Amino acid sequence: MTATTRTASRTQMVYDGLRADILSGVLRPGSPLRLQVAADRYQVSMSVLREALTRLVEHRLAVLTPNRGFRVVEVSRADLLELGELLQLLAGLALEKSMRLGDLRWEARVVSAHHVLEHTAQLHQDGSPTDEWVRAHADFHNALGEACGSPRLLDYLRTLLHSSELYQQLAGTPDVDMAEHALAEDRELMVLATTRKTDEARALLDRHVQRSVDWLLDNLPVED
Amino acid sequence: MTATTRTASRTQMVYDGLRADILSGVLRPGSPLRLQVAADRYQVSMSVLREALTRLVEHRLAVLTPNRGFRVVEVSRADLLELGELLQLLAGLALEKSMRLGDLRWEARVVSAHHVLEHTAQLHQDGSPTDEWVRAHADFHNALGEACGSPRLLDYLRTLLHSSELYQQLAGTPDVDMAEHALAEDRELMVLATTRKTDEARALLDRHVQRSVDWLLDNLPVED
DNA sequence: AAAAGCAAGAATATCGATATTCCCTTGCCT
DNA sequence: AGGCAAGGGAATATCGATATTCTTGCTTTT
Repeated sequence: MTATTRTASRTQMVYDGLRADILSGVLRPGSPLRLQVAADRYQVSMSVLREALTRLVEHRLAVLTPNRGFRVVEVSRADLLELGELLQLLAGLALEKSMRLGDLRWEARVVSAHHVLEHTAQLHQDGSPTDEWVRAHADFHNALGEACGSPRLLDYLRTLLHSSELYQQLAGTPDVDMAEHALAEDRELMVLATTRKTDEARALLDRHVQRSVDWLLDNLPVED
Repeated sequence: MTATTRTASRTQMVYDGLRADILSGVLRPGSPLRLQVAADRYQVSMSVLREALTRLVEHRLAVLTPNRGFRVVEVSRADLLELGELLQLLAGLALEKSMRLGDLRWEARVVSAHHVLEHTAQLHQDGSPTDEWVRAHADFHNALGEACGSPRLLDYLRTLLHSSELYQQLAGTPDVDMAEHALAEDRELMVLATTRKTDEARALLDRHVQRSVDWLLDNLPVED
């Protein structure tokens, strides 16, 4: 008899833990994920560990090479560009549908997520962004699309946003201008969404994503 | 010592087998996937079976309810509508990028896939579509986007096309008008793509998808 | 000296068994 | 008679061990 979980499966907990470790930089891109080591670290057997890793692979946060094991996914400028393109297209679609279909509860969810975002400390004392802020930022953008009524779209958007968290983590400290401008855009986005100004909101979201990608491209510490 | 595979992992083979069985209708939507039964059927242990099933869940061909096991995914009109919307948007994007970036090898790939499609028997003697034709049709549409240079987009398109295979399988026998019209559109699509008529090709692809979805909606044997 | 072959070690992939959870039946209480 | 609770059976979830594969460095051969 062991102290067993009553709420979430072990696989789910390990998946969450691994994803958090990748997105926070504890596990660096490209580094191998040794099964025995990870199994000890997370106190689970290799079966559940492999199941969690398999899900990470499908979400493009890890890579599996047959008979050579799992590694944390690599990043690249090309992938970042693709990520931005898909985010513009799909986050825009989700936002538009949400503005058409969303009710008052959705508006409240958006306002709530934005409130958290605005009142979460953005930077550590050393200037790097806090995990909490990155998470709150992703959650706000998630909320914008949550009333779109399209489960597939929402699922895929979530994986895209997770990938974007990885790039933000790697790019490090944003300069003050960039940070303040992004915050102002987020606020305007919240206002436009809840007042159903569809075209303006989509246009602003496009610019918002474009600006983020451009900044990340300039600050990514990778060559290719 | 057992006769071991030298080419693909067991998980990959089981995944391919399960997907084929779902898409060909051997495993019906909503039916439970008993682990022990499936493990015996595919001659593998539960670990590799669970890993294959986990991938199927991520690709939306199966569903996992904690402590209640895996089931084949359910279909619905709402999901089909969403599928069509995403296919129009993303297959259109992939096609456009391929027409911009594709070289002669891509054109050859498209022509080749279309040749196979055109010369594969479309219907069984009982009037139902053959698995080979459904597969060839999906492969042709896959080829159209293959030069887009966007791995994420291509991966996701593949999962969307797999889901569409499931709906086609369930809808059963197309009438002769529908079948011939679709074939004519596929041929025109091939011509427009290889002659780089971008706008016409996208417009036609949109209509092609829309027509398919409309027909599937009329012929799906589901209520909701 | 260079290249091919071999062997030892390490890591992954797979397996079969055990522990846990859930469902359904049976019996008891009101 | 109806409802609730405990128990048996079946299915899932998890584990630890075994088999397989890959890497690496050494030996052997030309």
